[in-house]
Amino acid sequence: MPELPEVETVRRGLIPPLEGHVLTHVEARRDTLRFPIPKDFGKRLTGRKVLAVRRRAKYLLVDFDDGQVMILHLGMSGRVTMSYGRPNAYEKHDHLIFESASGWVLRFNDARRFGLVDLTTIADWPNHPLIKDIGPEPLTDAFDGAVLAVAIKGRRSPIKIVILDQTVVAGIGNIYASEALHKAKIAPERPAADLSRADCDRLAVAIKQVLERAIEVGGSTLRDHVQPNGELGYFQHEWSVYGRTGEPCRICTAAIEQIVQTGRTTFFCRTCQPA
DNA sequence: CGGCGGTCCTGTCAGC
DNA sequence: TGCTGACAGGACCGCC
Repeated sequence: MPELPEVETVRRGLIPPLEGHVLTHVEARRDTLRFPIPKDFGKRLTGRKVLAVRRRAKYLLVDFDDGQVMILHLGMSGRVTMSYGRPNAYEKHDHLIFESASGWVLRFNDARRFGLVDLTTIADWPNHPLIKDIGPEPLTDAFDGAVLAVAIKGRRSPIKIVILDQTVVAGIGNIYASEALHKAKIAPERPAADLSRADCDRLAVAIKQVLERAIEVGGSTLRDHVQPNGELGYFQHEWSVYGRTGEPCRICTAAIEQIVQTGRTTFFCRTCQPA
């Protein structure tokens, strides 16, 4: 579920209950997610005040008043749920609990446990092994067609696979890779290095537009919870190709097709995205 | 270095 | 209804 827009939506939802508030109780209910949860996780964060909730690629970063930074990745199935006051009961797969002096209780729930949490510091987080090699943030001026052209130089893999590479551009996942390529009218199988400079410009713009629109729609669903049930918000109703095999392209009415690339499904319109 | 396949884990859904 | 297998929004790791 969580690609950049979903993580950004969660980030925005976490600001009111967390920023400027002390965590009165923090608890890890198991030892391991994708990696071991840091020792004394709860003890190290209980009593700390949250200074900011930030995002880098698909990672959430929570800054604390003692210089600690919590890194949280939602993996495939991770979600954050909020309740005002303690819930009657924890749900299955509620792994991390954060009680805030604001009155809100946050729970990180992740059935598949591909998510991860780690603790680092304000000085060290950019060099964290999971973060240091990540490419430019797509919604900033650090990313454009020129930057993309350099990043994909010499890459013979299909462009769909290459934009999923987090060192090329941060935050693209399987849904938005297909969506951006359709918007840019580029076939997913084309070797990345064969893209023209004009292709790169169109693709960079399409990536920005698709992600921005998804954030806009996802963000509008927030109120007293962070994405109910971890659902995608309303952007799924606007998907152009993802999950629409056999349905008519919204641009040309041709049937949407699907292929498998490196084990993952890709959706496209052969008319709009000629090989 | 680039590219590919295997792998972590559980839930859901289609098909029999 | 119950079982089985395929598949799912991520990304690291080892191997070629």
